[in-house]
Amino acid sequence: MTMQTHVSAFVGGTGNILEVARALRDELRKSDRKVCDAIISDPRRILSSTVAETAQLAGVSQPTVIRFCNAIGCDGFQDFKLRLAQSLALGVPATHSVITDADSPNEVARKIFDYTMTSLDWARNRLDSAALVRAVEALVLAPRIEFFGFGASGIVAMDAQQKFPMFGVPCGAEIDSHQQVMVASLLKPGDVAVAISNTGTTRSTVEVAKLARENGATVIGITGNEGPLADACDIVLLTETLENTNIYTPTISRIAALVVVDILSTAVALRRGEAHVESFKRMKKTLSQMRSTARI
Amino acid sequence: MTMQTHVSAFVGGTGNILEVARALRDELRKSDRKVCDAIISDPRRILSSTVAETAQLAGVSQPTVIRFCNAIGCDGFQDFKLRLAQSLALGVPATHSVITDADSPNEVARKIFDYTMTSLDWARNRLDSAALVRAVEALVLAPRIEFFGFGASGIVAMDAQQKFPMFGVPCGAEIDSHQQVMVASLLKPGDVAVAISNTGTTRSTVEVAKLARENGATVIGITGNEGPLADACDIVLLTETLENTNIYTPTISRIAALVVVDILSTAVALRRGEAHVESFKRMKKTLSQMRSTARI
DNA sequence: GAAAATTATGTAGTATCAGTACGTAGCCGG
DNA sequence: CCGGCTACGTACTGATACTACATAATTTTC
Repeated sequence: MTMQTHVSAFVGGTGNILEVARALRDELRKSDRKVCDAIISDPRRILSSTVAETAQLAGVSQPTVIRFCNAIGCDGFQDFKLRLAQSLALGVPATHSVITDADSPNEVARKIFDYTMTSLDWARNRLDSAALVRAVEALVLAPRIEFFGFGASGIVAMDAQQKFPMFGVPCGAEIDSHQQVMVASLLKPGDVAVAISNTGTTRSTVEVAKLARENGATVIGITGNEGPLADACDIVLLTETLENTNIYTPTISRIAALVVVDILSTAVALRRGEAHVESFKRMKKTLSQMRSTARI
Repeated sequence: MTMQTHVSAFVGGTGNILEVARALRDELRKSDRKVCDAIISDPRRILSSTVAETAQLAGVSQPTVIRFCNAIGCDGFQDFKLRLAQSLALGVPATHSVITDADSPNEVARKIFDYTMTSLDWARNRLDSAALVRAVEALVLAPRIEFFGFGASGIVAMDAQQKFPMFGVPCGAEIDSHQQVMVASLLKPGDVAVAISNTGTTRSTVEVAKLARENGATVIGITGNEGPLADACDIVLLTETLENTNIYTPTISRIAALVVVDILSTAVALRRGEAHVESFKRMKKTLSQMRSTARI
């Protein structure tokens, strides 16, 4: 069995090819590794390069470049360039764009945008579709929905609560631990509790989830990691994001969580059908009138 | 002057090529339009096609395909495919993935992710870098920072407030209009007020911004549109997003605003230097200890 | 520790494909 | 109806990705 077949066997068709290349770097042939390094050190340059130029950059022969492409699961150099372009559209992955104190505000902006978009792509590819369907199902049937979260996750909970017109039923968001316990205690079978925690380990959130479950409510967890919270939920929506390699890198998981909330609210609104949609349209219109003010 | 030079003149090097193609469709030559339609109707297919195949799909000759590529500002077919790949990495742009009631939760998820990422890319390309630098400057020097916002923008304000350890000074977030007026009245020269409004027209936010400015505070506006709020601010951070074509499409601007807040807080933290970084590290560590709980 | 087998890498060649020069057909104004 | 211009397709060329093969390096086995 050759190296090529071995490697490409466990490389999926999708996914960030630059991440793949970086991950597989150490298992590659010596010359392939040179190519890999050349690409990682300046991916954008490769986009506008031919095989010959890439080979020269890496200090290897042209076929080696092709072999490298095959080794990481691409179908030739062209295919590789296309996938590389897709990776770069999301920005250079985070691991290679660590924020340092030497960065100007604009460099920080670029890196954070890159990081956010790459992470969202990551989360998208990992979101459990079956769990999503079940979550929507539970929310559509719920006579009442409560959101729980602390800190940054509390922000997400409040954001979700503001979308209650889309959910179509009374929604609450508790960010105080005492309130959380009280509300969770009052939940009934059929009600849905959405427990949000980026870390997946926040103690009181886990306890509230358990409490809600004991009372018969369906508990949906939105979390960035496997862990205690995931164990305590009926339905787990894992919003996995790239690893947080640097203390400056802001917590991306809350943004992924917000997107998940968007998805849930939209999917639920759709399921509630036309009648509900009409009233929602009216609401949105009224709100925009309320907000707007004449230009001075 | 030929059509080509005319068009490519106002097409930037970056930006979503699929959006560009769609925007320019009507100004194109008859045959080029055929190519454009073929591409828009199935962009992914083009990625794996040669010039000949594309020509056949569109029902035109091969050079016409090349001419089309040049017409929309690309440097040949290869360059076009690369850019197309980048566009598709962000997902098929929103205008072509309108959410309908027939969509399954997973289709909704895909579309919302696509839409969010495309919009973030959009916002990134449009963010005013000079304004960003000035905003960071003002925040670094501020002895006090206040965030103002209503509704969804209120969520953003609270999120920003939670980042006060990074800003390094007392931060407040007001989401009640009376509170907002009170706090804004008490601001002093040098203080920074950050007024957030997705629409850019929220009346009370505009008034608070004016009030803060009258008191000598520097007012930074984070808004999705030009408008009254932008006019009332010293520094405007425009987080332009794609047009909201559909009532189901969730408000993306709040996510763009959150990313901007991430950028501001990170850039400010970097500028505050090492000493401050240390205390921030400690804080983060303590917090994670507080949060964590043993696996049951 | 040496020879054989296997893998890794470069050389030379080929088929394909993008891009170009040119010629003809359609279109408009005079 | 006829010159001037633009739009489009045909035929061709240059370049580029990919393949077949030979040699060098490395590991394996006795």
